[in-house]
Amino acid sequence: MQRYTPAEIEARWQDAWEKKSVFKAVRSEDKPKYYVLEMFPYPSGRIHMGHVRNYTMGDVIARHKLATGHNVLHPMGWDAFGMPAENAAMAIGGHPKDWTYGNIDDMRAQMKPLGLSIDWSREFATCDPEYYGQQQALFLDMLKAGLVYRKEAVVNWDPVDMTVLANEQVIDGKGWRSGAEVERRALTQWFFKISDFSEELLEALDGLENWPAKVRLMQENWIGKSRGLQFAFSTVDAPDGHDRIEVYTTRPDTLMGASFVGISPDHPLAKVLERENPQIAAFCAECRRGGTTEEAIEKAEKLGFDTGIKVRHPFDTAHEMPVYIANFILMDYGTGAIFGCPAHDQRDFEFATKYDLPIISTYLPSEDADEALAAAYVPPKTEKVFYNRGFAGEQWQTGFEGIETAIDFCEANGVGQGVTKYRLRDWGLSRQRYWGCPIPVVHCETCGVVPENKENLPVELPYDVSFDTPGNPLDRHATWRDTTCPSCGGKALRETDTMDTFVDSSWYFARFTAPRAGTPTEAEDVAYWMNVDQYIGGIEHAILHLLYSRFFARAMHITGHLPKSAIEPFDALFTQGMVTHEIYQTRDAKGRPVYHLPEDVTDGRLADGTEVEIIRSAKMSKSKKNVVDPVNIIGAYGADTARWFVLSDSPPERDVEWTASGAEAAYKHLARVWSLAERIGGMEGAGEGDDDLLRAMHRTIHDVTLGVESFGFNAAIAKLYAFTATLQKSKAGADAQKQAMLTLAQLMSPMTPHLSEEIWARLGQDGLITTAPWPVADPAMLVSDTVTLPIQVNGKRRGEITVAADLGKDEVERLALEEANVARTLDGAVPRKVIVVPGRIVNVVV
RNA sequence: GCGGGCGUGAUGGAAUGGUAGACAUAUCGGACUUAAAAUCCGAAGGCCCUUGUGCCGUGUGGGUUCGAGUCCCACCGCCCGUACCA
Repeated sequence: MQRYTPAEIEARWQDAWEKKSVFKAVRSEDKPKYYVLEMFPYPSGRIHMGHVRNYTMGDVIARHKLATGHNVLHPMGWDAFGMPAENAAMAIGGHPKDWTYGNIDDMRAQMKPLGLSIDWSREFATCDPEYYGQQQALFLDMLKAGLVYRKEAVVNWDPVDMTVLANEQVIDGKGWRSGAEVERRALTQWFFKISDFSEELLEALDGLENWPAKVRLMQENWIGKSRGLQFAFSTVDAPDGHDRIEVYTTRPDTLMGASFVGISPDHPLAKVLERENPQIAAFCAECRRGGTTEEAIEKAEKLGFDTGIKVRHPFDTAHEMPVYIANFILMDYGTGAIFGCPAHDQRDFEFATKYDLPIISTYLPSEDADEALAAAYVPPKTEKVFYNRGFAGEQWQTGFEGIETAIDFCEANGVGQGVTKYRLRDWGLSRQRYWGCPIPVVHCETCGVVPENKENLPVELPYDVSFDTPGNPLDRHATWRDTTCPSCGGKALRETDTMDTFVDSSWYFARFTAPRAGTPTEAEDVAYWMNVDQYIGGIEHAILHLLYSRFFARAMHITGHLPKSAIEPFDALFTQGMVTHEIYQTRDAKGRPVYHLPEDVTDGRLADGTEVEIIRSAKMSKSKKNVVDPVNIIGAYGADTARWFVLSDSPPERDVEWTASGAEAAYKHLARVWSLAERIGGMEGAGEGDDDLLRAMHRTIHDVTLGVESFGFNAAIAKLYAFTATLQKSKAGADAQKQAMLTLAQLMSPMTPHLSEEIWARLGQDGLITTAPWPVADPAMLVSDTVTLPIQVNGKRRGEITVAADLGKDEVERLALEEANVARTLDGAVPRKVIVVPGRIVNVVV
């Protein structure tokens, strides 16, 4: 009997698949198409277990679809632009381009031994001029269609390094290299008009039935549609041109409780005051310290500055209230100004308490509640609540039923108008960095901003740049930067900002349908291959990447690069969990943590005997060293073992913890299947229990198929374990056992394709198991004559009966009550009710 | 802060509102072996000197239901996202 030798088997079958081009996707009308895509990787240089899990899941789907007669497109590429390449250039020298392409070569070499059913002929990297040149063409079309514009936006500015920082480079409000306090600074930047599509992107979520409900909900909340009242306060003693302050509120029903007005430090009025008053200038400067993330802004201590300006309440002009500049008000949302109602909003309550502002309660939680509240009472928006205070007419005395009636009332009294707003902001795409797609425009001294001519694309990145000083090398590259105007031929400067890498990943799925086309897409290819039938990736992309892609698909339709049918590019989405591992830690002399690689730890100790502290399992990361290199695992056990393990232990949407024992167990199981196949291959003659074995086989076909089709990979694998045990114990004849073994190999083939091919061949089958038709369960073999029903008394299990599957309810009830332990439990008591769920359970209620 | 998710034996997890713990790991016992490894077979949620088809048990507290791990409300803990990480 031959041993299981994955290294030899796997290389041989990968070779066979390649020779026969089984995974090459070619348009064909005689089979239904199926496009399966996993989010493409960033070429960091090493594949990690997260990649293995992600691509194995996609591979299971792709291989199953291939076996069920589909024309499958399963491509792979590289999301290759981005900061890490520049960071590497700064840290270790070298060039981002060389670093990136070197990494791609390394990662491809690490990925190929996994035996994924990928059409490698379609591979591309987003940093290929061939790709980003088409992206520039797309940008120019979008510019022409009015989908792109320029405006000011704030960035993180490092005043020491004199450079823009990414959020990631801001640590506790300080620059990661200089350690200097980061400032917010405004720059003119390019924006995509995604906000024009707010309503459409929101409404279309309903149609995405095969997306996880939580992702749709997250997108819905992100778009953040709200209905409210926009109106103006008239000011007292304000500078010229600011006799009104426009505010937006989603709670106009609390307007009677207003006690102050707050404006953003970036509000036009604040900017005027800043120029006149040094104290205000200092306060605004204080507000502009720290990072630009929403989290940092929201978590910062709420600060306000009394401008001395007053406003009049629109319903009670005698009531004047102060205008504060406040750091928590965003210029980007609403009008950049709010009214504060401390009694009915927790944040306003805290602000009012801090600055000793009146807290005017207009609602009370209940009729008999005490008016002095310890915290804000936030009345429900839709219910009528007890109204406490009013001074401007009957309506305020009785309260409102819902926000809409409050808006109607305000409109009728000439105070503002109802408006719909969205939280979604336009997408700023400018990055002040080298390693990205150049924005294809020039700045002409006479013509202003001029798009580059399409025949000059791609605007290619220059290679001769240096990273020895902070900032964007393109800014310093005179011969690249200085150019002539495509319009007038005069002196001009190239735009030196590059595009956000999210742009690259917002249309790559469409490019895979015709990766070498001389236009961004090819009409026939997108018509045939789009949409992506199954998209798979991490939950961390639930909002930005997926929303941007949905926007881009619409923009590409408008500019003629995608058909209308592809404006929702991903028919089905699956968000998979991460691969985690325990963290091993010791402490150095100063008590700082020192991390250790899993391969250096045996039984909780290092090689020198030092005991390590085991910290809760977390996402594998270089910094925590809790990384297991797939290359080592494939080397030790083979790809099939790695594939089997990442699918087996946890449901795919949840995190899976990598354990050495789990990997070992997966290997042992595959070796067991191997020797079982060897034994069965040599069997001859008849036996006993053929029918039982074949029934179990059909049940397994049914369960595994269902599991594979519904992302229940872990459950499918559990069924395969169970069936392997059944087959191992079976005394059935040679024919039945061989049939069962071949079926087992087929059912395993999406997960362990190499082992399955080898078994298929060794048991004398012609052709590839990869292209053999998927087994179908015979419904007649799935039904059983009898059924065992548990019997509960008052919800507690007291016994069971085995009855004919089609026995009537009355008869089942009679037999249930006669069951010995049930009768004993009842002890003569007469059941009040007996619930019989056919084929499931009986519950006797006493 | 805000938005979303998750929480079940020693461990990973299974369970269309219907027998909680499938399957696997670790553990323990047995077979084989001079011995060990490998392999094969088996036990196993907790409790009790009541061993009973007994009681308790799916983060905590409440609720809906004949019946709740599953649905609803509140709380606790952890994870993801938060617009320049990809």
